[in-house]
Amino acid sequence: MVEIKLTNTRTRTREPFVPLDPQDVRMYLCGPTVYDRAHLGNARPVVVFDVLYRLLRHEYGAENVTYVRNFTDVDDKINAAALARQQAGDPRSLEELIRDRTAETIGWYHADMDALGALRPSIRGVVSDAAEPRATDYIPQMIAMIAELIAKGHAYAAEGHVLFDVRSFPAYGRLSGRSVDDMIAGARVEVAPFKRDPMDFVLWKPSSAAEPGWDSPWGRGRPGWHIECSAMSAALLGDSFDIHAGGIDLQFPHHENEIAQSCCAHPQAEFAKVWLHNEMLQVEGKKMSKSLGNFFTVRDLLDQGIPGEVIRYVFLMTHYRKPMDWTAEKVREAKGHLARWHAVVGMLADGGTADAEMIELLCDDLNTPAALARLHKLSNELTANQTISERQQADFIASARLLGLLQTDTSAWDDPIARAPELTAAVERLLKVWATLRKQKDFVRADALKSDVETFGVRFRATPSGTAADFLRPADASSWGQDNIAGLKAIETRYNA
RNA sequence: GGCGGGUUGGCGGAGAGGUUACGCAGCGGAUUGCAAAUCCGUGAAGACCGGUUCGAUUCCGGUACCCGCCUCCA
Repeated sequence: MVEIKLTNTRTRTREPFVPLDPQDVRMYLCGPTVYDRAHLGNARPVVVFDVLYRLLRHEYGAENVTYVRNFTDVDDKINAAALARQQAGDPRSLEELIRDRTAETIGWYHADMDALGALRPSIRGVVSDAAEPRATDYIPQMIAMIAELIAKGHAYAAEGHVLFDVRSFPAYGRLSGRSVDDMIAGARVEVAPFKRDPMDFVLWKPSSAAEPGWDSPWGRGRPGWHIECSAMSAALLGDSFDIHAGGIDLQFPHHENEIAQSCCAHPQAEFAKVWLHNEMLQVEGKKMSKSLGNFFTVRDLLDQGIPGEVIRYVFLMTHYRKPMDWTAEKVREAKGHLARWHAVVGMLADGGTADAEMIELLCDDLNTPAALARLHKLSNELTANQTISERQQADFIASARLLGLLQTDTSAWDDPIARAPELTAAVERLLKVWATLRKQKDFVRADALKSDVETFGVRFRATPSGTAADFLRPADASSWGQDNIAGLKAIETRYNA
Protein backbone atom coordinates (compact mmCIF):
# COMPACT_ATOMS: atom_id res chain seq x y z
CA MET A 1 0.00 0.00 0.00
CA VAL A 2 1.23 3.46 -0.90
CA GLU A 3 1.66 5.88 1.96
CA ILE A 4 -0.76 8.79 1.80
CA LYS A 5 0.67 12.16 2.77
CA LEU A 6 -1.59 15.07 3.66
CA THR A 7 -0.92 18.67 4.60
CA ASN A 8 -2.36 19.02 8.08
CA THR A 9 -3.42 22.58 8.77
CA ARG A 10 -3.14 21.88 12.47
CA THR A 11 0.58 21.12 12.29
CA ARG A 12 1.23 23.07 9.10
CA THR A 13 3.22 20.19 7.72
CA ARG A 14 2.80 17.45 5.18
CA GLU A 15 2.65 14.29 7.20
CA PRO A 16 2.07 10.59 6.57
CA PHE A 17 -1.53 9.60 7.10
CA VAL A 18 -1.88 6.90 9.74
CA PRO A 19 -5.52 6.06 10.50
CA LEU A 20 -6.60 5.53 14.09
CA ASP A 21 -8.28 2.33 12.90
CA PRO A 22 -7.49 1.00 9.41
CA GLN A 23 -10.73 -0.99 9.63
CA ASP A 24 -12.71 2.22 10.01
CA VAL A 25 -11.09 5.31 8.55
CA ARG A 26 -13.29 8.26 9.49
CA MET A 27 -13.64 11.57 7.68
CA TYR A 28 -15.93 14.55 8.29
CA LEU A 29 -16.62 17.32 5.80
CA CYS A 30 -18.48 20.48 6.73
CA GLY A 31 -21.52 20.44 4.47
CA PRO A 32 -23.81 23.18 3.24
CA THR A 33 -26.28 25.39 5.00
CA VAL A 34 -29.38 24.46 3.07
CA TYR A 35 -31.05 27.76 2.31
CA ASP A 36 -30.39 27.94 -1.46
CA ARG A 37 -28.76 26.29 -4.45
CA ALA A 38 -25.09 25.39 -3.99
CA HIS A 39 -22.86 27.95 -5.64
CA LEU A 40 -19.69 26.97 -7.45
CA GLY A 41 -17.52 27.64 -4.42
CA ASN A 42 -19.56 25.18 -2.38
CA ALA A 43 -18.70 22.50 -4.88
CA ARG A 44 -14.91 22.72 -4.65
CA PRO A 45 -14.47 20.97 -1.28
CA VAL A 46 -17.05 18.38 -2.30
CA VAL A 47 -15.08 17.49 -5.41
CA VAL A 48 -11.54 17.60 -4.00
CA PHE A 49 -12.44 15.65 -0.88
CA ASP A 50 -14.42 13.22 -3.00
CA VAL A 51 -11.08 12.38 -4.60
CA LEU A 52 -9.63 11.80 -1.14
CA TYR A 53 -12.63 9.63 -0.25
CA ARG A 54 -12.10 7.57 -3.41
CA LEU A 55 -8.40 7.25 -2.65
CA LEU A 56 -9.06 6.11 0.92
CA ARG A 57 -11.61 3.57 -0.34
CA HIS A 58 -9.07 2.36 -2.86
CA GLU A 59 -6.35 1.97 -0.24
CA TYR A 60 -8.36 0.71 2.73
CA GLY A 61 -11.41 -0.86 1.09
CA ALA A 62 -14.81 0.80 0.70
CA GLU A 63 -16.28 -1.01 3.71
CA ASN A 64 -13.48 0.36 5.89
CA VAL A 65 -14.04 4.04 5.22
CA THR A 66 -16.69 6.26 6.77
CA TYR A 67 -17.40 9.65 5.28
CA VAL A 68 -19.85 11.98 6.99
CA ARG A 69 -21.04 15.28 5.56
CA ASN A 70 -23.66 17.27 7.40
CA PHE A 71 -26.57 19.45 6.36
CA THR A 72 -26.98 22.58 8.43
CA ASP A 73 -30.73 23.07 8.43
CA VAL A 74 -31.02 25.51 11.29
CA ASP A 75 -29.80 28.96 10.39
CA ASP A 76 -31.06 32.51 10.22
CA LYS A 77 -30.81 32.56 6.42
CA ILE A 78 -33.20 29.60 6.29
CA ASN A 79 -35.54 31.38 8.66
CA ALA A 80 -35.39 34.47 6.48
CA ALA A 81 -36.17 32.46 3.33
CA ALA A 82 -39.17 30.84 5.03
CA LEU A 83 -40.39 34.14 6.43
CA ALA A 84 -40.17 35.70 2.99
CA ARG A 85 -42.42 32.97 1.60
CA GLN A 86 -44.92 33.45 4.38
CA GLN A 87 -45.01 37.17 3.79
CA ALA A 88 -45.51 36.46 0.09
CA GLY A 89 -48.80 34.85 1.06
CA ASP A 90 -47.92 31.22 1.71
CA PRO A 91 -50.52 30.00 4.23
CA ARG A 92 -48.32 27.34 5.83
CA SER A 93 -46.70 27.66 9.24
CA LEU A 94 -43.15 28.89 9.51
CA GLU A 95 -42.03 25.48 10.71
CA GLU A 96 -43.61 23.75 7.71
CA LEU A 97 -42.09 26.29 5.38
CA ILE A 98 -38.66 25.74 6.88
CA ARG A 99 -38.91 21.99 6.59
CA ASP A 100 -40.17 22.35 3.05
CA ARG A 101 -37.37 24.71 2.12
CA THR A 102 -34.58 22.60 3.59
CA ALA A 103 -35.94 19.38 2.06
CA GLU A 104 -36.13 21.04 -1.34
CA THR A 105 -32.62 22.45 -1.01
CA ILE A 106 -31.19 19.09 0.02
CA GLY A 107 -32.77 17.58 -3.09
CA TRP A 108 -31.10 20.21 -5.26
CA TYR A 109 -27.80 19.70 -3.51
CA HIS A 110 -27.87 15.97 -4.14
CA ALA A 111 -28.79 16.43 -7.79
CA ASP A 112 -26.04 18.99 -8.34
CA MET A 113 -23.28 17.09 -6.52
CA ASP A 114 -24.31 13.85 -8.23
CA ALA A 115 -23.91 15.65 -11.54
CA LEU A 116 -20.34 16.49 -10.53
CA GLY A 117 -19.66 12.80 -10.02
CA ALA A 118 -19.27 13.07 -6.24
CA LEU A 119 -19.99 9.91 -4.30
CA ARG A 120 -22.60 10.11 -1.57
CA PRO A 121 -21.17 9.94 1.95
CA SER A 122 -21.38 6.55 3.61
CA ILE A 123 -20.88 4.79 6.89
CA ARG A 124 -18.44 1.98 6.25
CA GLY A 125 -19.37 2.04 2.60
CA VAL A 126 -23.12 1.99 3.22
CA VAL A 127 -24.81 5.04 1.75
CA SER A 128 -27.71 6.29 3.86
CA ASP A 129 -29.20 9.45 5.32
CA ALA A 130 -27.29 8.65 8.50
CA ALA A 131 -24.05 9.62 6.75
CA GLU A 132 -25.56 13.00 5.92
CA PRO A 133 -26.93 14.10 9.27
CA ARG A 134 -29.23 17.07 9.58
CA ALA A 135 -28.49 19.40 12.46
CA THR A 136 -32.11 19.44 13.58
CA ASP A 137 -31.92 15.69 14.18
CA TYR A 138 -29.12 16.18 16.71
CA ILE A 139 -30.50 18.91 18.96
CA PRO A 140 -30.54 16.64 22.08
CA GLN A 141 -26.88 15.77 21.52
CA MET A 142 -26.03 19.45 21.17
CA ILE A 143 -27.90 20.32 24.36
CA ALA A 144 -26.09 17.51 26.19
CA MET A 145 -22.73 18.76 24.94
CA ILE A 146 -23.51 22.32 25.96
CA ALA A 147 -24.56 21.14 29.42
CA GLU A 148 -21.30 19.22 29.71
CA LEU A 149 -19.30 22.30 28.74
CA ILE A 150 -21.08 24.31 31.43
CA ALA A 151 -20.45 21.56 33.99
CA LYS A 152 -16.77 21.51 33.13
CA GLY A 153 -16.48 25.26 33.47
CA HIS A 154 -15.98 26.06 29.77
CA ALA A 155 -19.34 27.71 29.14
CA TYR A 156 -21.80 29.93 30.94
CA ALA A 157 -25.43 30.91 30.60
CA ALA A 158 -26.35 34.57 30.35
CA GLU A 159 -29.64 36.17 29.42
CA GLY A 160 -31.03 33.12 27.67
CA HIS A 161 -27.76 32.56 25.80
CA VAL A 162 -25.04 30.06 26.49
CA LEU A 163 -21.56 31.21 25.61
CA PHE A 164 -18.26 29.41 25.29
CA ASP A 165 -15.58 30.87 27.52
CA VAL A 166 -12.54 31.13 25.23
CA ARG A 167 -10.25 32.04 28.12
CA SER A 168 -10.94 28.62 29.63
CA PHE A 169 -9.26 26.89 26.67
CA PRO A 170 -5.59 27.89 26.39
CA ALA A 171 -5.23 26.30 22.94
CA TYR A 172 -7.93 28.58 21.51
CA GLY A 173 -6.58 30.06 18.26
CA ARG A 174 -3.95 27.41 17.66
CA LEU A 175 -5.48 26.03 14.48
CA SER A 176 -5.67 29.41 12.80
CA GLY A 177 -2.48 30.79 14.34
CA ARG A 178 -4.17 33.58 16.24
CA SER A 179 -4.05 34.64 19.83
CA VAL A 180 -7.17 35.80 21.62
CA ASP A 181 -5.48 39.07 22.52
CA ASP A 182 -4.45 39.82 18.92
CA MET A 183 -7.93 39.11 17.68
CA ILE A 184 -9.48 41.46 20.19
CA ALA A 185 -6.94 44.15 19.32
CA GLY A 186 -7.87 44.28 15.64
CA ALA A 187 -11.39 43.24 16.26
CA ARG A 188 -14.55 43.88 14.43
CA VAL A 189 -16.41 41.68 16.87
CA GLU A 190 -19.78 42.61 18.09
CA VAL A 191 -19.53 42.70 21.86
CA ALA A 192 -22.72 41.72 23.63
CA PRO A 193 -22.80 43.12 27.16
CA PHE A 194 -23.28 39.69 28.71
CA LYS A 195 -20.06 38.27 27.24
CA ARG A 196 -17.21 37.71 29.65
CA ASP A 197 -14.74 38.10 26.81
CA PRO A 198 -15.37 39.71 23.41
CA MET A 199 -14.25 36.50 21.65
CA ASP A 200 -16.69 34.27 23.51
CA PHE A 201 -19.05 32.69 21.03
CA VAL A 202 -22.63 31.50 21.18
CA LEU A 203 -23.49 27.86 21.86
CA TRP A 204 -27.21 28.45 22.33
CA LYS A 205 -29.40 31.47 21.73
CA PRO A 206 -33.01 32.26 22.54
CA SER A 207 -35.68 32.09 19.84
CA SER A 208 -38.60 34.43 19.43
CA ALA A 209 -42.04 33.03 18.64
CA ALA A 210 -41.38 33.70 14.96
CA GLU A 211 -38.18 31.64 15.00
CA PRO A 212 -37.73 27.89 15.19
CA GLY A 213 -36.83 26.75 18.68
CA TRP A 214 -36.35 23.79 20.97
CA ASP A 215 -36.84 23.51 24.69
CA SER A 216 -33.63 23.47 26.65
CA PRO A 217 -32.41 23.99 30.22
CA TRP A 218 -31.81 27.62 29.17
CA GLY A 219 -35.24 28.20 27.71
CA ARG A 220 -36.67 27.81 24.24
CA GLY A 221 -33.94 28.50 21.74
CA ARG A 222 -31.71 27.22 18.97
CA PRO A 223 -28.09 26.18 18.68
CA GLY A 224 -25.25 28.46 17.63
CA TRP A 225 -23.50 27.81 14.35
CA HIS A 226 -20.55 25.69 15.47
CA ILE A 227 -21.94 23.22 17.99
CA GLU A 228 -23.72 21.08 15.41
CA CYS A 229 -20.51 19.79 13.82
CA SER A 230 -19.02 18.98 17.22
CA ALA A 231 -22.15 17.08 18.27
CA MET A 232 -22.69 15.24 14.99
CA SER A 233 -19.07 14.24 14.44
CA ALA A 234 -18.92 12.87 18.00
CA ALA A 235 -22.16 10.97 17.53
CA LEU A 236 -21.22 9.42 14.20
CA LEU A 237 -17.42 9.22 14.21
CA GLY A 238 -16.53 9.22 17.89
CA ASP A 239 -14.66 11.71 20.07
CA SER A 240 -11.49 11.09 18.05
CA PHE A 241 -11.44 10.58 14.32
CA ASP A 242 -9.05 10.88 11.40
CA ILE A 243 -9.85 13.72 9.03
CA HIS A 244 -11.84 16.92 9.26
CA ALA A 245 -12.05 18.92 6.06
CA GLY A 246 -13.57 22.09 4.70
CA GLY A 247 -12.87 25.40 3.01
CA ILE A 248 -10.06 27.57 4.35
CA ASP A 249 -12.58 30.26 5.22
CA LEU A 250 -13.97 27.88 7.84
CA GLN A 251 -10.61 27.64 9.60
CA PHE A 252 -11.62 30.60 11.68
CA PRO A 253 -13.92 30.86 13.44
CA HIS A 254 -15.87 27.70 12.62
CA HIS A 255 -13.20 25.04 12.98
CA GLU A 256 -11.43 26.86 15.79
CA ASN A 257 -14.68 26.87 17.72
CA GLU A 258 -15.40 23.25 16.92
CA ILE A 259 -12.03 22.33 18.37
CA ALA A 260 -12.69 24.37 21.49
CA GLN A 261 -16.08 22.74 22.05
CA SER A 262 -15.06 19.18 21.28
CA CYS A 263 -11.73 19.18 23.07
CA CYS A 264 -13.22 20.76 26.20
CA ALA A 265 -16.21 18.42 26.21
CA HIS A 266 -14.00 15.38 25.60
CA PRO A 267 -10.62 16.29 27.11
CA GLN A 268 -9.38 12.72 26.91
CA ALA A 269 -9.85 12.61 23.11
CA GLU A 270 -7.96 14.41 20.39
CA PHE A 271 -10.95 15.24 18.17
CA ALA A 272 -9.81 15.42 14.52
CA LYS A 273 -6.29 14.26 13.89
CA VAL A 274 -5.81 15.79 10.48
CA TRP A 275 -7.32 19.09 9.34
CA LEU A 276 -7.55 19.72 5.61
CA HIS A 277 -8.52 23.02 4.07
CA ASN A 278 -9.07 23.85 0.42
CA GLU A 279 -8.25 27.33 -0.86
CA MET A 280 -10.93 29.55 -2.28
CA LEU A 281 -12.38 29.84 -5.73
CA GLN A 282 -12.26 32.86 -7.99
CA VAL A 283 -14.03 33.62 -11.25
CA GLU A 284 -12.00 35.11 -14.07
CA GLY A 285 -9.45 36.35 -11.51
CA LYS A 286 -11.95 37.92 -9.13
CA LYS A 287 -13.75 36.80 -6.03
CA MET A 288 -17.14 35.36 -6.86
CA SER A 289 -19.71 37.75 -5.49
CA LYS A 290 -23.19 38.89 -6.25
CA SER A 291 -22.14 42.51 -6.44
CA LEU A 292 -19.55 41.79 -9.15
CA GLY A 293 -22.17 39.93 -11.15
CA ASN A 294 -19.98 36.84 -11.43
CA PHE A 295 -21.90 34.77 -8.92
CA PHE A 296 -23.38 31.52 -10.15
CA THR A 297 -24.54 28.16 -8.95
CA VAL A 298 -23.57 24.69 -10.09
CA ARG A 299 -27.06 24.39 -11.59
CA ASP A 300 -26.50 27.55 -13.66
CA LEU A 301 -23.49 25.93 -15.29
CA LEU A 302 -25.25 22.62 -15.87
CA ASP A 303 -28.18 24.45 -17.44
CA GLN A 304 -25.77 26.24 -19.75
CA GLY A 305 -24.85 22.86 -21.11
CA ILE A 306 -21.52 22.47 -19.29
CA PRO A 307 -21.38 18.80 -18.30
CA GLY A 308 -20.77 18.06 -14.62
CA GLU A 309 -17.74 16.00 -15.58
CA VAL A 310 -16.23 19.07 -17.24
CA ILE A 311 -16.83 21.16 -14.13
CA ARG A 312 -15.14 18.44 -12.11
CA TYR A 313 -12.13 18.36 -14.43
CA VAL A 314 -11.72 22.12 -14.12
CA PHE A 315 -11.67 21.80 -10.33
CA LEU A 316 -9.03 19.08 -10.46
CA MET A 317 -6.77 21.16 -12.73
CA THR A 318 -5.71 23.18 -9.69
CA HIS A 319 -4.22 21.75 -6.50
CA TYR A 320 -6.73 22.01 -3.66
CA ARG A 321 -4.48 24.17 -1.47
CA LYS A 322 -4.12 26.86 -4.12
CA PRO A 323 -6.67 29.45 -5.13
CA MET A 324 -8.58 28.19 -8.15
CA ASP A 325 -9.67 30.41 -10.98
CA TRP A 326 -12.81 29.44 -12.89
CA THR A 327 -12.50 30.61 -16.50
CA ALA A 328 -14.30 29.94 -19.77
CA GLU A 329 -10.94 28.98 -21.28
CA LYS A 330 -10.48 26.19 -18.73
CA VAL A 331 -13.96 24.90 -19.48
CA ARG A 332 -13.07 24.73 -23.16
CA GLU A 333 -9.81 22.89 -22.43
CA ALA A 334 -11.39 20.46 -19.99
CA LYS A 335 -14.17 19.61 -22.38
CA GLY A 336 -11.65 18.94 -25.15
CA HIS A 337 -9.56 16.62 -22.99
CA LEU A 338 -12.51 14.65 -21.74
CA ALA A 339 -14.02 14.30 -25.19
CA ARG A 340 -10.69 12.93 -26.36
CA TRP A 341 -10.43 10.45 -23.52
CA HIS A 342 -13.97 9.30 -24.04
CA ALA A 343 -13.14 8.70 -27.68
CA VAL A 344 -9.92 6.86 -26.83
CA VAL A 345 -11.48 4.37 -24.45
CA GLY A 346 -14.79 3.92 -26.23
CA MET A 347 -17.06 1.72 -24.18
CA LEU A 348 -16.78 2.28 -20.45
CA ALA A 349 -15.62 -1.07 -19.19
CA ASP A 350 -15.22 -1.99 -15.54
CA GLY A 351 -12.62 -4.16 -13.93
CA GLY A 352 -9.39 -2.37 -14.78
CA THR A 353 -6.48 -1.59 -12.49
CA ALA A 354 -5.61 2.02 -11.75
CA ASP A 355 -2.15 3.23 -12.74
CA ALA A 356 0.33 2.92 -9.87
CA GLU A 357 2.18 6.10 -10.78
CA MET A 358 -1.02 8.12 -10.79
CA ILE A 359 -1.97 6.72 -7.42
CA GLU A 360 1.38 7.80 -6.04
CA LEU A 361 0.77 11.33 -7.25
CA LEU A 362 -2.63 11.38 -5.56
CA CYS A 363 -1.12 10.02 -2.38
CA ASP A 364 1.23 12.99 -2.37
CA ASP A 365 -1.24 15.43 -0.81
CA LEU A 366 -3.86 14.90 -3.53
CA ASN A 367 -1.81 16.23 -6.42
CA THR A 368 -4.67 16.15 -8.90
CA PRO A 369 -3.00 18.38 -11.54
CA ALA A 370 -0.07 15.98 -11.68
CA ALA A 371 -2.46 13.04 -11.75
CA LEU A 372 -4.23 14.56 -14.75
CA ALA A 373 -0.88 15.08 -16.44
CA ARG A 374 -0.12 11.41 -15.87
CA LEU A 375 -3.44 10.50 -17.48
CA HIS A 376 -2.50 12.60 -20.49
CA LYS A 377 0.72 10.68 -20.77
CA LEU A 378 -1.11 7.37 -20.53
CA SER A 379 -3.64 8.47 -23.10
CA ASN A 380 -0.85 9.52 -25.46
CA GLU A 381 0.74 6.11 -25.08
CA LEU A 382 -2.56 4.47 -25.92
CA THR A 383 -3.18 6.54 -29.04
CA ALA A 384 0.38 6.05 -30.23
CA ASN A 385 -0.38 2.36 -30.56
CA GLN A 386 -2.43 1.28 -33.53
CA THR A 387 -4.47 -1.15 -31.49
CA ILE A 388 -5.63 -0.64 -27.95
CA SER A 389 -6.54 -3.70 -25.98
CA GLU A 390 -9.67 -3.87 -23.84
CA ARG A 391 -7.39 -4.38 -20.89
CA GLN A 392 -5.57 -1.11 -21.57
CA GLN A 393 -8.85 0.71 -21.95
CA ALA A 394 -10.19 -0.73 -18.70
CA ASP A 395 -7.01 0.23 -16.87
CA PHE A 396 -7.18 3.77 -18.17
CA ILE A 397 -10.82 4.02 -17.11
CA ALA A 398 -10.00 2.69 -13.65
CA SER A 399 -7.35 5.39 -13.28
CA ALA A 400 -9.68 8.14 -14.45
CA ARG A 401 -12.40 6.92 -12.12
CA LEU A 402 -10.15 7.30 -9.11
CA LEU A 403 -10.47 10.98 -9.96
CA GLY A 404 -14.20 10.56 -10.51
CA LEU A 405 -13.88 11.02 -14.27
CA LEU A 406 -15.14 8.78 -17.11
CA GLN A 407 -17.94 7.45 -14.95
CA THR A 408 -20.61 7.85 -17.59
CA ASP A 409 -20.55 8.09 -21.35
CA THR A 410 -20.87 11.39 -23.12
CA SER A 411 -24.59 10.96 -23.69
CA ALA A 412 -24.85 12.65 -20.31
CA TRP A 413 -23.27 15.66 -22.00
CA ASP A 414 -26.27 16.36 -24.17
CA ASP A 415 -27.03 20.00 -24.25
CA PRO A 416 -30.56 20.49 -22.87
CA ILE A 417 -31.39 22.99 -25.60
CA ALA A 418 -29.91 20.91 -28.39
CA ARG A 419 -32.23 18.10 -27.32
CA ALA A 420 -35.32 20.10 -28.34
CA PRO A 421 -37.07 17.69 -30.76
CA GLU A 422 -37.88 20.35 -33.31
CA LEU A 423 -34.29 21.45 -33.50
CA THR A 424 -32.89 17.93 -33.65
CA ALA A 425 -35.25 17.02 -36.46
CA ALA A 426 -34.40 20.09 -38.51
CA VAL A 427 -30.69 19.51 -38.06
CA GLU A 428 -30.97 15.87 -39.04
CA ARG A 429 -32.82 16.69 -42.26
CA LEU A 430 -30.23 19.30 -43.18
CA LEU A 431 -27.42 16.88 -42.43
CA LYS A 432 -28.94 14.47 -44.95
CA VAL A 433 -29.03 17.20 -47.56
CA TRP A 434 -25.40 18.00 -46.83
CA ALA A 435 -24.38 14.35 -47.08
CA THR A 436 -26.12 14.02 -50.46
CA LEU A 437 -24.46 17.13 -51.86
CA ARG A 438 -21.08 15.85 -50.76
CA LYS A 439 -21.75 12.46 -52.30
CA GLN A 440 -22.61 14.21 -55.56
CA LYS A 441 -19.35 16.15 -55.22
CA ASP A 442 -21.30 19.37 -55.35
CA PHE A 443 -18.86 20.97 -52.97
CA VAL A 444 -19.88 24.51 -53.81
CA ARG A 445 -23.41 24.01 -52.54
CA ALA A 446 -22.27 21.73 -49.70
CA ASP A 447 -19.90 24.38 -48.37
CA ALA A 448 -22.55 27.05 -48.77
CA LEU A 449 -25.00 24.98 -46.73
CA LYS A 450 -22.40 24.37 -44.08
CA SER A 451 -21.68 28.05 -43.79
CA ASP A 452 -25.42 28.87 -43.75
CA VAL A 453 -26.24 26.61 -40.83
CA GLU A 454 -23.27 27.93 -38.94
CA THR A 455 -24.84 31.38 -38.81
CA PHE A 456 -27.62 29.73 -36.82
CA GLY A 457 -25.32 28.02 -34.36
CA VAL A 458 -24.86 24.60 -35.91
CA ARG A 459 -21.57 23.33 -37.27
CA PHE A 460 -21.45 20.37 -39.64
CA ARG A 461 -18.46 18.12 -39.87
CA ALA A 462 -17.55 14.94 -41.68
CA THR A 463 -16.43 12.01 -39.60
CA PRO A 464 -14.95 8.70 -40.67
CA SER A 465 -18.37 7.11 -40.18
CA GLY A 466 -20.57 9.80 -41.68
CA THR A 467 -21.65 13.27 -40.65
CA ALA A 468 -22.28 15.00 -37.36
CA ALA A 469 -23.44 18.34 -36.06
CA ASP A 470 -22.16 20.41 -33.15
CA PHE A 471 -24.18 23.09 -31.42
CA LEU A 472 -22.36 26.36 -30.98
CA ARG A 473 -23.98 28.04 -28.04
CA PRO A 474 -23.18 31.57 -27.02
CA ALA A 475 -22.24 32.25 -23.41
CA ASP A 476 -25.66 33.80 -22.97
CA ALA A 477 -27.85 30.78 -23.54
CA SER A 478 -31.09 32.71 -23.36
CA SER A 479 -30.68 33.98 -26.91
CA TRP A 480 -30.40 30.44 -28.28
CA GLY A 481 -33.54 28.66 -29.34
CA GLN A 482 -36.52 29.65 -31.44
CA ASP A 483 -34.61 32.02 -33.71
CA ASN A 484 -32.15 29.27 -34.53
CA ILE A 485 -34.89 26.79 -35.34
CA ALA A 486 -36.65 29.32 -37.56
CA GLY A 487 -33.40 30.09 -39.35
CA LEU A 488 -32.63 26.44 -39.96
CA LYS A 489 -36.12 25.81 -41.33
CA ALA A 490 -35.73 28.69 -43.74
CA ILE A 491 -32.49 27.17 -44.99
CA GLU A 492 -34.21 23.84 -45.38
CA THR A 493 -36.92 25.16 -47.66
CA ARG A 494 -34.26 26.91 -49.72
CA TYR A 495 -32.19 23.77 -50.27
CA ASN A 496 -35.20 21.52 -50.91
CA ALA A 497 -36.48 23.84 -53.60
C1' G B 1 -3.83 46.33 12.53
C1' G B 2 -3.49 40.57 13.13
C1' C B 3 -3.26 35.72 10.41
C1' G B 4 -2.56 33.08 5.87
C1' G B 5 -1.92 32.02 0.43
C1' G B 6 0.19 33.34 -4.25
C1' U B 7 3.81 35.35 -8.15
C1' U B 8 6.74 29.52 -13.33
C1' G B 9 7.07 29.85 -20.86
C1' G B 10 1.54 33.50 -25.05
C1' C B 11 -2.11 30.85 -21.45
C1' G B 12 -3.29 26.99 -17.65
C1' G B 13 -0.37 24.27 -14.24
C1' A B 14 3.16 20.41 -11.41
C1' G B 15 7.60 18.24 -9.53
C1' A B 16 12.69 18.30 -8.53
C1' G B 17 19.20 21.76 -5.70
C1' G B 18 22.31 19.74 -11.28
C1' U B 19 18.84 15.63 -16.02
C1' U B 20 11.68 16.14 -20.95
C1' A B 21 6.52 17.93 -16.40
C1' C B 22 1.93 17.79 -18.69
C1' G B 23 -1.93 20.32 -21.35
C1' C B 24 -3.90 24.49 -24.41
C1' A B 25 -2.56 27.95 -28.05
C1' G B 26 1.38 28.84 -31.97
C1' C B 27 4.55 26.84 -35.80
C1' G B 28 6.04 22.61 -39.40
C1' G B 29 4.33 17.94 -41.41
C1' A B 30 0.76 13.57 -42.35
C1' U B 31 -4.35 12.83 -43.40
C1' U B 32 -8.85 15.34 -45.51
C1' G B 33 -12.59 17.61 -51.85
C1' C B 34 -12.18 21.90 -48.17
C1' A B 35 -12.78 21.94 -43.09
C1' A B 36 -13.25 19.41 -38.35
C1' A B 37 -11.20 15.49 -35.74
C1' U B 38 -6.87 12.58 -35.35
C1' C B 39 -1.56 11.49 -35.67
C1' C B 40 3.90 12.93 -35.87
C1' G B 41 7.41 16.81 -34.78
C1' U B 42 8.81 21.67 -32.50
C1' G B 43 10.48 26.73 -30.05
C1' A B 44 9.34 29.00 -25.36
C1' A B 45 9.73 29.92 -18.22
C1' G B 46 10.10 30.58 -13.07
C1' A B 47 8.28 38.87 -10.10
C1' C B 48 12.68 41.76 -8.20
C1' C B 49 17.27 42.29 -4.97
C1' G B 50 20.73 39.85 -1.99
C1' G B 51 22.74 35.26 0.52
C1' U B 52 24.12 29.83 0.96
C1' U B 53 26.23 26.38 -2.82
C1' C B 54 30.83 23.85 -7.49
C1' G B 55 25.73 24.79 -9.17
C1' A B 56 19.02 27.64 -7.40
C1' U B 57 13.45 28.58 -10.80
C1' U B 58 13.92 24.90 -6.50
C1' C B 59 16.92 26.46 0.20
C1' C B 60 17.43 31.32 3.37
C1' G B 61 16.58 36.79 3.98
C1' G B 62 14.47 41.21 2.06
C1' U B 63 11.39 44.16 -1.59
C1' A B 64 7.24 44.69 -4.85
C1' C B 65 2.61 43.32 -6.52
C1' C B 66 -1.93 40.19 -6.27
C1' C B 67 -5.48 37.44 -3.32
C1' G B 68 -8.07 35.46 0.97
C1' C B 69 -9.57 35.27 6.24
C1' C B 70 -10.38 38.11 10.90
C1' U B 71 -18.55 39.54 10.01
C1' C B 72 -22.62 34.97 7.09
C1' C B 73 -19.52 32.24 3.77
C1' A B 74 -16.63 26.26 1.06
